[in-house]
Amino acid sequence: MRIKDTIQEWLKECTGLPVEITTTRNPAFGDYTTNIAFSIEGDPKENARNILSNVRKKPDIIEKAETKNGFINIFLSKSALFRVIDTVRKEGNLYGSYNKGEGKRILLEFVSANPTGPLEVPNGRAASIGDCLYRVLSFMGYSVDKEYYIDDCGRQIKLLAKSINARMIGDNVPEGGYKGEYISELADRARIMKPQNFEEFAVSTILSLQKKTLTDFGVEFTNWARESEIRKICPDIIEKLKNKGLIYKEDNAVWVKTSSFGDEKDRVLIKSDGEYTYLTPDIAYHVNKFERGYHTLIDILGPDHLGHIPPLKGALEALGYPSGNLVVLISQWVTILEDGKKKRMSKREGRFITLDEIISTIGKDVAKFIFLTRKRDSHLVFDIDAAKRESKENPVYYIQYAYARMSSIERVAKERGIGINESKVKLLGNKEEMDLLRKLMHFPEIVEEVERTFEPNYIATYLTELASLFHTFYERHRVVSNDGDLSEARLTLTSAIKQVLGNGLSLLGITAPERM
RNA sequence: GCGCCUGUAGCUCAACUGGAUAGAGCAUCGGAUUUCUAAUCCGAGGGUUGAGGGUUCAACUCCCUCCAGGCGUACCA
Repeated sequence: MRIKDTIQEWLKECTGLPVEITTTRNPAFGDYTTNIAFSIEGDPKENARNILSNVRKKPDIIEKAETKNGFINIFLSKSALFRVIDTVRKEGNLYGSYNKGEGKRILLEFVSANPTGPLEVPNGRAASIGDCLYRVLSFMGYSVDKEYYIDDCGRQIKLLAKSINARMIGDNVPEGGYKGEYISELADRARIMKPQNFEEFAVSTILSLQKKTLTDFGVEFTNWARESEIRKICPDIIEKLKNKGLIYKEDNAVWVKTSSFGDEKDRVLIKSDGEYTYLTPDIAYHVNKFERGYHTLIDILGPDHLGHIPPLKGALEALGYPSGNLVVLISQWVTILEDGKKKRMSKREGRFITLDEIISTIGKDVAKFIFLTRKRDSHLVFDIDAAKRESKENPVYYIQYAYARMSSIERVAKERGIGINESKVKLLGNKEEMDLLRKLMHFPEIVEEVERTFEPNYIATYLTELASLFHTFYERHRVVSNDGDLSEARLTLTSAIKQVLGNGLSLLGITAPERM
């Protein structure tokens, strides 16, 4: 049982109340705190004092419990904090994990960029978040797959094929067509390969470029779904809706009554020209996901897809699928700042910054960290110049440097014959050491926070704080010193910090270097 | 018009599902290196949390109004 749970149980027993404790921001307020005294009638300060005076024998992990301004603050004993090292060392790469998911199957769909050009910076944001959530959810005991949906049918694919063809034979680019540099490269390639089917050629070529970019970015997908395949089950979906009496014809189009399922109005499934709307294969795709046995579907989408959610959820509800198990996360736009100016992006005009450029100029770790320190909802400003300029003092290097420093300490310790010895841990006790132990103890709660909120930035913030505590400790105290016992104690602490820092970086999908 | 998102230090962002004195990095200024990596540490300045009301013992956080920006509001994808 976790320390937090133990304390909660104890307080519940003492008070008979559903006490929730939280970690504190200020160490002066202890390790954990509860505001239970505020929720009882009467003066909170008096309530808190009453609760404490009735308290029965404390578990030995608690040093003291005191009241301040009505809060009840719990201070852990040193021995309880020392135990964290043991836990971290025992659990190793699994420290922070917990089988909360119990194997429940989750399908994470993200990036899913149209195969009409190279991946861009916002795709990198989605890729970072999606991959991180994959790692966290897997860590938390879910069985997760990562899927990329390839829209290989739409009008934009025809336009793409025409654009390449025009470039190849030296014609003008068609109205609204694609003009980027990559189009001429594709045209060059087409000249050599002489493809029968231009659309298929364009899609598969661009897709392989996108896959390479993702591999370079360190993000691998387990599944690739194609709209052309999904379209085959569309008639079946419409048939099912028809059997439920939810389909009608109007103005030569086929409509579905999503308005009966939370949507603001009904939607068209088949246009009057006989083509499907975007919605139809989208419904089919999500039905297909549920039919493949996934309990929860998570889609990471851009804000331009917001309008799709109510119709999709409505239709899924209508078909009897648990639309509540479809979680849509919006990954906000990225504004590119270059030379201090906002860059206007247009894929068709060929004005954009590719993820490849970002990877080669500032590196994947820096880019991922920038994406993962922000909340999904924030409209992030990606300052290319700052990212390059700051690359020496970038926050991600701050964390990686801490890791490299610890690796260096381990190397020196090894040379001098100093090893890890958990029995010496009780020699620790200064402020910096105790702060580090507290921080290590909180890691599992942070991971759980990400699992609950799907917001990776908690881990990024946590790692910065942990690295900061370590750097301070490093400046003030020597790990490897003349005092052999103390050296062993501090080395043991260092190895635990390194483990947690490594676990955190791994969850973010960022490298943990032994040397820098 | 309506709906969703955003607005926090000069800049980029945090703030653990309402908590105690709103924190980091960059930038500016001042310090620290015979010792395990200075990609580090210590310190200073910098805030009416877009504005105004409300709820609460307690509001960056919840509610209302307004302002600014983004996205959506299609028989486009």
